[in-house]
Amino acid sequence: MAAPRSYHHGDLRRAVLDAAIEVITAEGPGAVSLRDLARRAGVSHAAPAHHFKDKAGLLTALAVEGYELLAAAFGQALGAGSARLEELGVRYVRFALDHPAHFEVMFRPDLHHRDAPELVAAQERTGRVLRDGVAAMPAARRGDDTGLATIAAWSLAHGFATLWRGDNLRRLVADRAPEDLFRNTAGLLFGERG
Amino acid sequence: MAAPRSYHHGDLRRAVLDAAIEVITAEGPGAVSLRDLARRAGVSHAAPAHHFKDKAGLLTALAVEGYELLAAAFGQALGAGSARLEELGVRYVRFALDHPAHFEVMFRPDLHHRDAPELVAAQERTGRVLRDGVAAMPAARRGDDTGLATIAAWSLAHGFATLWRGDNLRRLVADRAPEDLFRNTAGLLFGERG
DNA sequence: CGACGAGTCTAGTCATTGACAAGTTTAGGG
DNA sequence: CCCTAAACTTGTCAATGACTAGACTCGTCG
Repeated sequence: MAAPRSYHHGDLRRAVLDAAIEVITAEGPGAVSLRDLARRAGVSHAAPAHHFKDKAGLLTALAVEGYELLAAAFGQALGAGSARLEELGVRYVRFALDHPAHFEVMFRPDLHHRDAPELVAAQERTGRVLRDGVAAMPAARRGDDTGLATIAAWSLAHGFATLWRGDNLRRLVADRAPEDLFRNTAGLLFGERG
Repeated sequence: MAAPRSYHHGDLRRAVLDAAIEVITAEGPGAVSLRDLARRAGVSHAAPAHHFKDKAGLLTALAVEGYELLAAAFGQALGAGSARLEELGVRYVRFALDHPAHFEVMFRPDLHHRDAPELVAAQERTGRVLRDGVAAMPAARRGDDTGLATIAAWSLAHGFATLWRGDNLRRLVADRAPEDLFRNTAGLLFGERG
């Protein structure tokens, strides 16, 4: 960082991505400017374009990274043998809160190149991981239609995470940690009884 | 439209809002430009600022309008005496699909002036309507904690709507109309049995 | 009836931005 | 050792958001 950069940065791609994550986390995707990111990385204003082509390209790369992180976090939970569907949801919520910038960009198709092959691949892979996770749950908890159960679980976790991040839930319930709150919410719907 | 405008537009505020809705529906909020909206309305590039102050101000106004539309749609469902919780969710999903621009902006705090009083008021009012709607349901369907049940229902509907709009659900299930699919999804979780 | 004042709109300007085009430097394989 | 491809720079252009100052117009009050 303090070292006077040679002509080549070394890992500009990562540096720009990290700077973007920082900006998005603080001010949202609208505040991202390629020129600003370049400044932060200490390179000229046109350098980032060489790695991402576009502003949309940069955000696409971020989304891809996000889908991969999510799949990893989820696969890890499955590997640990969590047999409870709620725990998978908790992982999802935690991902959204731990990686707000990625989460933000992932579900904002208007910000990236919708059909970049790496993006589509990452989305499909993650979708499969989610579905497999739900399928691995004891049948009693999910009915007989895995696709539908996946949609239910995903919708619940995704909606919760989104609304929480948007500050829409605070007014409905006394101060509580989001993960616990989600556990209760999911328990209400997926538990043995209503 | 064909009439040669006099100096005063008549209802520039509405014209700009409508143009914004059109643009956002087609290309997302990132594609909104005050100057473009001004052009579409046939006024000078600085005119819109007089009604909304800011770009963020414009989007804030849109969000407020969205919260009001949602509360109206929801209140209407309650007035019609829909006793089924799923139907309230269906209303929510339908709102998101019928008013994509509003829906988009409503839940994107980084795009508007988070604590504009009209916005906060609209959010609170809508939150109350949602909560009251859930509270009006037969107790068996929602457990004993209204706040938690509201969060559950809202999260499910919101997540479903968001994921559907983002095209994330298509891969999980055979082609189906979103409203029916949501009915099934909600039935899986809120129905008498799993 | 006429002036005036607030609200509405125009015209002009500035810094910033995304995208593009050309040129420069560097690293690493042949 | 060279030479090509990748990484980066410099320069430029149209578009944008925000701001300022001024012009028009309508309703109201004298």
